[in-house]
Amino acid sequence: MLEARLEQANLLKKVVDSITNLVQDCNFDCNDSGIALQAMDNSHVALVAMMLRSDAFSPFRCDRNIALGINLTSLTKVLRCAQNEDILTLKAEDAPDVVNLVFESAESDRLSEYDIKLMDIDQEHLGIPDTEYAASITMPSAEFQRITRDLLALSESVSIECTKEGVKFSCQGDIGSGSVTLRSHTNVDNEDRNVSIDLSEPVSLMFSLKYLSNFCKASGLSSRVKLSLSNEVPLLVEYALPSNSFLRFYLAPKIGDED
Amino acid sequence: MLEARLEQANLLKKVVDSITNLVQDCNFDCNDSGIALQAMDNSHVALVAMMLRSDAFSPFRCDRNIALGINLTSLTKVLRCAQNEDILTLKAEDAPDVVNLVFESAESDRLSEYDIKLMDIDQEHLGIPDTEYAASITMPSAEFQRITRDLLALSESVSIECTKEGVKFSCQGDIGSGSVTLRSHTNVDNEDRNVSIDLSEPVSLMFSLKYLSNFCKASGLSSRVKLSLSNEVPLLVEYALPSNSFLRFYLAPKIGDED
DNA sequence: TATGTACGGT
DNA sequence: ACCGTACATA
Repeated sequence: MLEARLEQANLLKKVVDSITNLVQDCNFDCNDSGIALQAMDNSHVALVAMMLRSDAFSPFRCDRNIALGINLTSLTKVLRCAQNEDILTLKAEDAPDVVNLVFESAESDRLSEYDIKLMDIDQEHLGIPDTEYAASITMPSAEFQRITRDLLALSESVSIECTKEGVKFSCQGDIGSGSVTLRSHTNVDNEDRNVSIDLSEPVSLMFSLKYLSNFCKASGLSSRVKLSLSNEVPLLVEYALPSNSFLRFYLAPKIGDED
Repeated sequence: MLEARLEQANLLKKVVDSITNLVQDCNFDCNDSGIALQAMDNSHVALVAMMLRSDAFSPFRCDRNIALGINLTSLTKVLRCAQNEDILTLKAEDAPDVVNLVFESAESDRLSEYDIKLMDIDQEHLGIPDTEYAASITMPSAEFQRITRDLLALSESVSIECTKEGVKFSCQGDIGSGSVTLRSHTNVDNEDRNVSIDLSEPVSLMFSLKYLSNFCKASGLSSRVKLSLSNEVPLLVEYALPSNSFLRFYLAPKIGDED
């Protein structure tokens, strides 16, 4: 059986809000190391991979591998029933029909409980190779969100060009063109505002802004985001979560880039 | 060529936000004295006239007269890409296809650049006579905004009656009627709250509240607004901007007033 | 359902 | 002045 207690119901809420636009139904794969999720979006252009390690829960118990096939719209509806500081406990049997969610108020004066029916989902489990990327950029997640939002006003695609000195996001559209250039810099006072670039080789790739701005709905999960790029390889957009957990998005580049 | 640097990108943002409900496309007429704009709304009831004098920019350079025909929705999209304290530089060639907007962060660690395609706009340039008005009222812009918003809940039209002693805004509607009367008064402590009236002859005119409340979107540009009226002549609503610049709205009175 | 705009609160 | 929420629209 599974029993996993999460002090911040909000964490799961934000994760699900961040991916519900990309994925309708998916398996939450539970085992003794934690709860993992991996799913491609409908058009098979993007992939979401989440890992909530057992350390993120207290306590965490999972005797066997269990795949919980959940409709994310249903899960969203139930998670909306949690209040802001509620503590969430996920429970399931070993061969479950339902997953059980219990919300406790911090003061334990209120307890809500929901069951969501499970579904069988064909797992198309992709091994994601542990790529060495040519460039990785770590920057404020709010800034990345702002850039994708701004450029989306002009175009559907953005070109990301990265050199040792900086990164340039640019696009062309019907009403005109735009670009935002960030220089790699370190701010001693406020590390959260740093833009740091780790690069072995310059890269230039083009991506769908619609997807990127969908990924950015995860900005509330972490003040920082890491973009990892190599030419002709999917972009990795990663939000670090507490206890070495993470939410990662992969997005295939647009071919015929630089048009 | 034109090159005009505005410390407060926000100023242009607010101006454009204030008029975008009235005008879709219009020319920004640039010459060595500054940047001017004049446009009628679609139904030819209202007229907007803006003047940003060269002194409002630093530096300002404009060698020749250039008319920049801009779609205000596009301009709004691009201006939304400015962050709050960004410095804006407008650039254009002498016979331009595009206008170039550059946003610099105060710390210069971010530079965004946008091009907006220009359009040819038939200029219906009205000479606006420099009328001597029978009455002019200067009052807090927030107060005028509040009055138009309140009365709009009751009616589509407002009657403005002004005497030496005060000004009365009144309306009748289906659910009832309402009026707000302001007495001319001087507040030594807080000049911004003064209501001052300069009158040679009493006036009584009726105007569309919809338009007035649209004009009031400019309230953020100035704490004060000046209303100038003469019988049977368009109302002038004026917001003073820094460096002797201004944003003015003209609105024809409703005929058959006092109904 | 998602996006863009408007408003009110902090 | 900024952010977040709420409403309305597409």
